[in-house]
Amino acid sequence: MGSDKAKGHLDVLLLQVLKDGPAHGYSVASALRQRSGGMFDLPEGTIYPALHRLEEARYLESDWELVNGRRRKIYRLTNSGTAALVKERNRWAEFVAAVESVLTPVTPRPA
Amino acid sequence: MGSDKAKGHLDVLLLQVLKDGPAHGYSVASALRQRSGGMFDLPEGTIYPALHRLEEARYLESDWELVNGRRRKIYRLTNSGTAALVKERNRWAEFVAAVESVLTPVTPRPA
DNA sequence: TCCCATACATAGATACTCTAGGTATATTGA
DNA sequence: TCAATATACCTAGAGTATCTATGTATGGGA
Repeated sequence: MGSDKAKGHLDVLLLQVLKDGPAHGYSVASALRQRSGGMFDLPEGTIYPALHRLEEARYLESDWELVNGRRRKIYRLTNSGTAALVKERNRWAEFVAAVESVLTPVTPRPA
Repeated sequence: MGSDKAKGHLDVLLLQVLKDGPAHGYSVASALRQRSGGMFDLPEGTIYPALHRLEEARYLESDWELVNGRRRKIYRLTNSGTAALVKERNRWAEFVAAVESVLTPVTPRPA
């Protein structure tokens, strides 16, 4: 069983973290881990390709930085990325609502 | 982009529908479609293999029925399936909480 | 008679995330 | 000094879940 912790919602999570400020991949992973209370402890093999994909899609832009001899690739949200985030958040809300409506048994006959 | 509408949460949805009463595959699909407001309009190639898998896992049991010349495979939840449902619902709740905690920007300093 | 809804099934394709491997530098502590 | 750990990046291939496409068969309505 591969974990698949983000279950198809990785993009919203990444976009949201970057919305709160530019960051590099490693720190995005840390932020995600902390903010989710450890639930989203995603491996680098998940994070980096995802960031590449989002940059490819023009939702992110990046620049290389050199800090203490270590190179970092700083990502920031584009306008397009901000729009995508809004859309993805809406999709998330709709998804939750749909699942909840299935999980909540219909009251058969209100008194 | 394949839809992947249930995004890793298919099992809870199926178990919950069956929790509300025994049903056959086709009607489970209809119930899911109706109860989700059309969001979970899952193809048969998703529903049937999933039900087989859940039966294989002993979460479901089934019997064949013949109604108006049409055969139906009626599934019902086992005790084990009920327990799995509870567990899955908890996992769902935790998942939602984790995503929400990422999507909700931290209040920097409460007044 | 033809089409649509009902009702089941499965093989192979697709897509997303993970595993596992690789490179390299800085820091800590034994 | 040397090893281990944390930082920081990367990718190929594996695995898994769901979908696409296709097949069978019956009943009912136009």
